[in-house]
Amino acid sequence: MSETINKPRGTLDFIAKDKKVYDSIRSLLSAYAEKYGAEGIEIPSFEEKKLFVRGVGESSDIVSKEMFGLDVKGEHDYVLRPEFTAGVNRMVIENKLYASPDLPLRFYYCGPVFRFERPQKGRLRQLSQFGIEFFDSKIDIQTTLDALLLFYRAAEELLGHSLILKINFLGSFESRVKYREALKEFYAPKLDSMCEDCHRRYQQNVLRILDCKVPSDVEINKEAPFITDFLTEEDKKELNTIISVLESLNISYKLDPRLVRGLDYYTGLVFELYDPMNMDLGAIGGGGQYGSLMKEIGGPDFEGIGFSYGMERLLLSLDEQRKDALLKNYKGDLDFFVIDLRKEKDTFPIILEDELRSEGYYVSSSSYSKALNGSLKMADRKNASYALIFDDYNPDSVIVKNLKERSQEVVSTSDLDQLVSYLNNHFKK
RNA sequence: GCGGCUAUGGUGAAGCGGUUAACACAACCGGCUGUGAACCGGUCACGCAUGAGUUCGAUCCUCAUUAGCCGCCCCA
Repeated sequence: MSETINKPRGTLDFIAKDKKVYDSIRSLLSAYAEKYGAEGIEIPSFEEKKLFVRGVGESSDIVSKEMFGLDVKGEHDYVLRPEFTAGVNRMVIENKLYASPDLPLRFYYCGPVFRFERPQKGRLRQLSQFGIEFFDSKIDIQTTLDALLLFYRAAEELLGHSLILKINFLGSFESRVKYREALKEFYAPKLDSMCEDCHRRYQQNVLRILDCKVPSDVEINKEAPFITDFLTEEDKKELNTIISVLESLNISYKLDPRLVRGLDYYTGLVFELYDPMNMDLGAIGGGGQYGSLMKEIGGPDFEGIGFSYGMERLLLSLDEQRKDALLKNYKGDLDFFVIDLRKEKDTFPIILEDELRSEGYYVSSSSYSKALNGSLKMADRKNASYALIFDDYNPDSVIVKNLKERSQEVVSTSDLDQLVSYLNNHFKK
C-alpha cells in the first residue's frame, strides 16, 4: 500500500466553489483598486532576506524566525516573501519608478505570502494577500484618504455590510521616539509586577505591551500614556481632517489609541478592519503609512502608504448567500453537454465540440461509461443549458435537448457547418 | 517555538479488546419510461490518519509521527 502524501501544514487546496469565489473576490478588489487609479503589478515570490530584515526594523530578529528561508547554493540568502510592502518598495527603487512625473504612484497586487507560524483558522503558512501601495515624495492627505477609503469601501462592497474600522495615528518618527521613551518611563517602576512576555517586550518593542492579554497588565495599560498626547500640531491637524472626512461620509470608525501595527516602519496613520459578524477571525486587513522604509532599503526619500487584506479571511467572512451573489456574474456555466451513447463511437462529437468552443461556447462532455440517466444528472449539476445526445436510435443525427425547458428535437449531423449554424441560430443567448 | 483537544468511505457520522465496521446523504448500476423529480431494487471502507508496540487477538490500549482545531508567542 502506498504512502499517502498530504499537503504541507498550513496550506490549502482551493477547489470548485471556493476557487470560483476566490477568483471573484480577486477580480472585484482589482476592479475597485482600478477605480482609484491603481495599476496591477506582479513581483517575485522570493527575495533577498535582507530586504525584509532591514525593512522590518528593530523587532527583526523575531520576525526573521517566522520567515521561510530557502536553502540555496551561492551567496544569496533568499526567503519566501512574508509580505508585499518591502518587495513593492524594492520594485519602485530598482525600476526607478520614483522618477515618474506622475506622482503619486498607485499599485495593487494579489498573491501568496509565506510565514512560518503555527497554523490556526484564518492563519496559514501560505496565505494570499490583496493589497495596495501608494508612493510619493510626501504622502499628502488626499493620497492618505484615497488609500483609507479604498481600504474600507472595497471590503464593504465585497461583504455587503458595514465594517469596523479602527484607526490610530502614530505620528512622525520623532513623535514615535518620544512616545516610546514615555512608555518605558511609565512601565519601568511597574515592570516587576508584569508578565514575562512583557519583560521581553519592554526590551524588544515596548509598544507591544499595550496588546498584552494578561488581566493585571491590562489594568496597568489603562493608565499608560496615549500616543495622541505626543503628536505634533501638524499631526493632530491631519488626524482631525481624516476623522472629519470619515464622519461626513458616514463611515463609522473607532479611534483606538492602543492600535499598534506590528512593524516599526509605520508612521502616521495606521488602520485595521474587522467584520462585526466574524470578530473571532481577527483583522481581515490592515495597513498604514510609512515614512522611511524606501530610504532604509537604499531608495530615495519617498513615503508610502499601503494596506493588505487576507484573502482567506475574506473568504471565511462570506456566508453562502453572499458567495452565490458574487458568483452571479461568474462565466463558466456550460452551454452544451455532450452525451455519446452509441455502441460504435466516432469522432464527430469531438469535432463538433471543438467547433462550438471556437464559436465561443462552453462545452463539456460525459464519460462514455456513464448511463443516460447519470449523464443527464451530471449535466444538471453542471448547470448546462443544452445536452447533445448521440445514440443508435437516431443515426446520423443528434438529439438537442433543452435542459431548462425539458424539450428536445432531432437534428441531422450530415453537415457540420449546417449543424453549427442551426445551434447558433436557435441557442444564441 | 510552548500547552490543550481531535483524526473512522466522497460527505455527516455510529461503534466495540474478538468473526460481515451501523445508519443517512451523495455517487454509480438497474426498474418504472433508453430522458434529469419521486418511488423501488442493487453496488459502494482489502479499511477505522501514518508507523511501531502491548495482546492469543486492536479501529478501540501505549508510544512516536503527520495533520486539523483552540489558547500562548508573534501577527509584516
